[in-house]
Amino acid sequence: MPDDDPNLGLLLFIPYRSLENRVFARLAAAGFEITPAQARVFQRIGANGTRLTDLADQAQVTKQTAGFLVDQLEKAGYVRRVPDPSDARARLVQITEYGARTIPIAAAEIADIEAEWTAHLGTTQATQLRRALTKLREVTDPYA
Amino acid sequence: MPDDDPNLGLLLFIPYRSLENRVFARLAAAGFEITPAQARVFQRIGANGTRLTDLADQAQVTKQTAGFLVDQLEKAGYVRRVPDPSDARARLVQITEYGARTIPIAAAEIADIEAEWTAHLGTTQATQLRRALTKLREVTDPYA
DNA sequence: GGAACTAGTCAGCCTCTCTGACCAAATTAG
DNA sequence: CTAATTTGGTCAGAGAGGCTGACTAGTTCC
Repeated sequence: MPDDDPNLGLLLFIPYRSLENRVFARLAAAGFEITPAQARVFQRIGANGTRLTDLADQAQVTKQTAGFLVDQLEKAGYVRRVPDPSDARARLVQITEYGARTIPIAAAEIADIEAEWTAHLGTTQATQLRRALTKLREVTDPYA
Repeated sequence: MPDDDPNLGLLLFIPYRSLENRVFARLAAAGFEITPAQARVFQRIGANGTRLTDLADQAQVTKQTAGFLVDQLEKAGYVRRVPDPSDARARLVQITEYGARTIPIAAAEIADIEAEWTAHLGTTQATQLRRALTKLREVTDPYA
């Protein structure tokens, strides 16, 4: 993957990393220590809880890895595991009240960043960017 | 970083990962085992070689980590270390003939992917995407 | 020519991720 | 309605990738 001039991979990665760094910095400043790997799982938890296996699939890691990350999130108090009423083997991972407090903080930082980016690009180009990325997802997201 | 509907971070990440996976798969199919971490360093090596410290800065890792990755690349034959004529403390990391063979392979896969994406988006939207990302780089790349 | 800086290595640690082996519950097949 | 298979999840072990801290050896700047 050596360098031409900027290939799309690098162009996508640069702003992604920038955004990610800022969101975690904001969470850390608010006293929430959470790692990128933990967040990738946390993000996928649905309103009523989600099974470990589903989290693993969606985050594209093995269920062992997902389990390991959920253990950490549980220890930190961000999530809990409850029995799945529809299947005695399974348990649902749910976000706790404490864990839910991270959501508006992260959302606020993302909103700030999007506002900055829109200011830099102009409304037209920002809209084009979002539209193009959304469409690109159709051919690049295994979970479209 | 929990879920709204698709925030820009996720939208950027999805195609990035897709591209990365495909490039490494293509390299692996051609017999070149190289990991993403190694590639992030390898990519930054300039035509006449680059110092370890510079590689570390650009890849945004510590020099210890960069050194570790260069060790692996060296063992695999992709790079060599030669003395830096301008500074006896330093050595230049250079791409070997063997390592250079990976470059057109990766470039070919990237070209294929860009062609596919352009086909999916249409030329207009693909151009808009590239232009917006390039401009976004101005405010998100510490190495602009 | 000594003080402060810079290039790189060594050692030790932690996080993330994987593979393989396994158990228990659920589902499907005969 | 049992037996085989599939599925949800855990345990154990290993390896990659990343960090901090401490150190050596050259370089640069007074």
